[in-house]
Amino acid sequence: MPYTTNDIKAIESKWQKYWEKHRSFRAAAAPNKPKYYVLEMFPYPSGKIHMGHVRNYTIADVIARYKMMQGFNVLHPIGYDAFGQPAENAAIKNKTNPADWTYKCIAQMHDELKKMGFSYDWDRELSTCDAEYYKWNQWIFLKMFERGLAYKKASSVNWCPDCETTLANEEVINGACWRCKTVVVQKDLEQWYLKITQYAPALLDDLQKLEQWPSRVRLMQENWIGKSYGVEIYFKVKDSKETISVFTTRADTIFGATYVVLAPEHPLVKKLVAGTPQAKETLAFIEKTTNKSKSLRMSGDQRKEGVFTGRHAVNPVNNEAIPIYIGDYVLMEYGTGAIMAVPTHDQRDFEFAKEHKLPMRIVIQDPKNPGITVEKMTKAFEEEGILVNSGSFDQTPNVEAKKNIAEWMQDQGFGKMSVHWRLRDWLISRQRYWGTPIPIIYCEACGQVPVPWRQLPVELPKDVEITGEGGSPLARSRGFVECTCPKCNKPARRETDTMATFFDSSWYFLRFCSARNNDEIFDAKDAAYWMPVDQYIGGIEHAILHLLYSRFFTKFFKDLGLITMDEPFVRLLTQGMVLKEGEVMSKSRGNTVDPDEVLSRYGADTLRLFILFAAPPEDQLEWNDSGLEGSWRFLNRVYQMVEKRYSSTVIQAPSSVIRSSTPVILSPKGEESHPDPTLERERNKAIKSVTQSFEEGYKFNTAISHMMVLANAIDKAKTNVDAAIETLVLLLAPFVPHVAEEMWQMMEKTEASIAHAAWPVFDEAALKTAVITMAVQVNGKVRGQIQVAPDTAQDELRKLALADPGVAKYAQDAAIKKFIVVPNKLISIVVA
RNA sequence: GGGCGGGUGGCGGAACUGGUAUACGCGCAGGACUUAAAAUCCUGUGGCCGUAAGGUCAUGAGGGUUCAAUUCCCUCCCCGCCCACCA
Repeated sequence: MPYTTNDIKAIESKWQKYWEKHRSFRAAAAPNKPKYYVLEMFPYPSGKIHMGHVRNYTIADVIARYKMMQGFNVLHPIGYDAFGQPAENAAIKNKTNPADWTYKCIAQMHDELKKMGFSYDWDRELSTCDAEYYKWNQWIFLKMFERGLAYKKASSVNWCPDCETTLANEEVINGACWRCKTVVVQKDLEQWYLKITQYAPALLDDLQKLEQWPSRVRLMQENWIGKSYGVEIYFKVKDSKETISVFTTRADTIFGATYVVLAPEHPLVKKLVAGTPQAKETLAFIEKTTNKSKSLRMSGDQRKEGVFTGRHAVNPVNNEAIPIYIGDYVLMEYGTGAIMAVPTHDQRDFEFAKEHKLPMRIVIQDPKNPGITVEKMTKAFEEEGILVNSGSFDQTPNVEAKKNIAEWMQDQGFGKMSVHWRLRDWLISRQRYWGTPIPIIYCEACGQVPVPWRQLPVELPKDVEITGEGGSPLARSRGFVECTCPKCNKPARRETDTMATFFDSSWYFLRFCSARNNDEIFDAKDAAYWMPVDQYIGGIEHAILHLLYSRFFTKFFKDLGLITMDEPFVRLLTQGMVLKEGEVMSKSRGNTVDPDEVLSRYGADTLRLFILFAAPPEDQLEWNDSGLEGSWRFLNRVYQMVEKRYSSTVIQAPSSVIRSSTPVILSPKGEESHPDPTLERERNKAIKSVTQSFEEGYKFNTAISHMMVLANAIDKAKTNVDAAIETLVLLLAPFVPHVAEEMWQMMEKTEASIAHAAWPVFDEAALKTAVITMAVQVNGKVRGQIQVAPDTAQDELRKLALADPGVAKYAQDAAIKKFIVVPNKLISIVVA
C-alpha cells in the first residue's frame, strides 16, 4: 500500500515528537569520546526559511547524523543571527518594535526548522539579540579596547545613503551597499574600528593550515588581505625641504620613472601648490575629485584625470627632476598615497601619460620586439624582459634586477624595502538601533571611558522610536544617553552607535560550546573539547566577510588565553545556490519555491532526498518538480518493501484512501539463513560506496544513487532480502530520518531510535565474485567480452580472448604486436 | 584587465590513479492493471546506418602523446563566479 501525504505527515510529526521528548540530539562534553562539531552558518530570522536554508541545513544534518551513527559525540547546534536592519525596516513599516518583530520571526523559524527534522541540540539554541548574548559582544569589545585593538578615529568612510549608516570595506561590493545595492558615498566621520590589520600576517600565513577549505575561498582571502612586497622610494621635492615617499612593487623600473603622481587627498598637496601659478586649478581639481563617489572614481576603464602641481621631484637614482602631478587614479588608502609613474611599463601610467603628453622612457626591452620605440608603443609593456637605460643594471633580466635594485637603493639610502597590505581596519560603528550598543562613555574630563565589567550588558533601551532618519536612534533616548562617568562620577553621555552585526557572528560558534553559561563568555573546558568546528557549512558569499572576521576573533581569543586553537573551522563546505529556470531563486526575482508548500505535500524526507540527490553539494542546484516526484517515488518504494516484509506496525491510513488491490504477502520473520550471494555482494557494495561517498567529499548525489542500486537489487532478488533491507534502511537514515525511524520500528530492532544505531560495515571478501567479465579490445576498440575467474593467467587469457568470436574476427589471422592486460578489467590486443 | 571553476544524452548528473563513456534519477515511448484516469508495475531509450547480428560517430572546437584520452599536453571558443586604477 503506497503511503499518502497524510501518512507521511503522521510519521514525521510522530518522530519529531519522539526526538523532542527524548532530547535525542542533546550533546554533552565527554572527554574520552571522540567529538565532531557540525555547524551551519546560522540564519538571519526573517521568519520563513527558504530553499537556500533547506539545502544548507540538510547537508549539515546528513553529516551530523552520519557522524552520530559512526559513534562520534556530535555537537550540532542552531541559533539566530538576529540583529540587523530588516528588523528596523519592518518596525518602521508595521509600527512595531524591532524586538517584538524579531522574536516573533524566531519563533516561526524555530517551528520551520523542527518540521525539517534537523538533529539540533535545542538546549543550545541562542539569539544574538538576547542581552545574555550581546553582553559578551560588549565584553569582547572592551577586551579589545583595553588592548588598543578597538579604537575610534576620524576618516573618510563608506556611507550608504539608503541605510543611513557606515559600511565596512568588506560590505562594499562594486561600489555599492552589499545589502541594498545603493551606491556608497564617502563621508568624513569619527568611527570605531577594530584593528584587524594587526592580525594580517597571521590571517594570511594560517590560510596554509586550512587544507580542507575550498582553495578558492583561501585564494579570495589571500587576495583580500593582499600582501605585497616592494620598496618605498624617497623623492626630494625640488626647491623645498619636503620629500615624497612613493611605494612600488616594480623597483626594476625606477630608471623609467618620468613623473610622480599624488592622490588628491595627499597631505602634501596643498603645501606644494601654495604660491604656484597652478594652485587655483589644483585645488579646484581636488574639490571635484573628492566629491566624486568612490565607485565612480575607481571604475576601471575611465579616463585618467589629473593636473600638474607646478613642482618637480628628484629621482634619487639619476637626479632627474620630474614633474609632480595629482591624479584621480592614485588612492590615498593604499601604499603611501603617491606613486612614481613608469608609463612604458604600467598601463595606467601609460594612459595618463598619453592623456597629459608626458615623457616616456623604455627601461625593459621586449624580447619579442627589441627595436620598438616609445613613439610606436600602443600600450605598456608589462611582461618580462631585459633592462636598458638603467645605468649599471643594464642587460640584467628585470626579475633579477627587481631584487638587486631594491637592495642597492636601500644601501644608498634612496628608499627602504617594505611590505604593504590591502586589508584595512574593520569599521564597526553603525548608526542604527537594532544592534549591540558600544559600551563606551564619553566624559568631558576623562575622555573615552569603558563601561565597567559589572555594568554589562549595556541594554538597548525599549523607548526608542524607529524612524529610519536622522542618525543614530539611540541618541534620541535621553535615558540611554545620559549617564555618569564611571571614573569621576560627573555627568557623561553614552556612545550611541551600535556594532555591525558581523561582530555578533564572529564568535557564536564558541558560545555554542556553553550556550547557557552566564558567568563566562564560554567555558574553557567545553571549548577545548568541542572546538574547533570540524565541519562548517554555508554560502560562498561569506568567503571573505564572516569567515575572515571569525578567524580574526579566534586569533584574538587565543591571545587572550581563552582557547588554544588558532583557526575556528577545520573543514569548510560552501554549498551551491538553488536555481529555478537557470536563475538564482530569490524574492526579488519572484521565482522562489516555498519549502512550506513542498513540506505540506511531500514531507521533509522527500524534500531532503531531492535536494541531496539533484546535485553535488557544492554545485548549483536546479529546482525540478518532477525530480521531487522521483524522490517521493523512491521513498515510497522502499517503504513498501519494508512494509511487505514486516507488516503489522503500520500507520493506519485514513479510510478515504483507496488501497491497492494486491494483497500483502506476510512472510514470517527470521526464516533466512543463507542470503543470496549476489544480493549479499550488492549489499556490501552499497555500504562501501555510500561510505566512500561520505568520506570522499560528501557526494550525497552518488551516495543516493548507490542506495537506489541496492533497492533495485532487492526488488530483483525477491527472497532472502532481510539483511539487504536492514542495510538499506540504515544507509538511508541520515538522509531521510523520519521514514527511516518508522521502518526501523517496523523491523523491531533493539535500538529504539535508528539515529543512534551503528553505521553498517562492509566485508571486503563479500565483494569478490567467482567470475568476472573482462572487455577485450583490438586496436583500441572493444570487440568482445570474456568471463574468467579472477586473476586468470596471461596465457589462459590470451587463449580465451582470441576464442571470442567478436575478437577472432579482427585478430585471428593477424600478427599480434602487443598483448596488454589490465588485471581483472580489460585486455588490449594490438595487431598489425 | 587579473584570478578561479566549468563545458558529457532531451534534462539533473555518473565515470577509481589513463582502462568497456553516459551509473542513478527525471523525461519520453510502448505494454500490463483499470469501464476510464491517476497511482503502480514491466520493457525500451546517445546519434546515424541496419529487420537483425552488427557497424559507425559521439564527452565545447582543432591538433598531439598512448595499445587505450571525459581524464595528460598544446592552440582556440563559450559559460559561470570572484576581484578589480592596490602602484
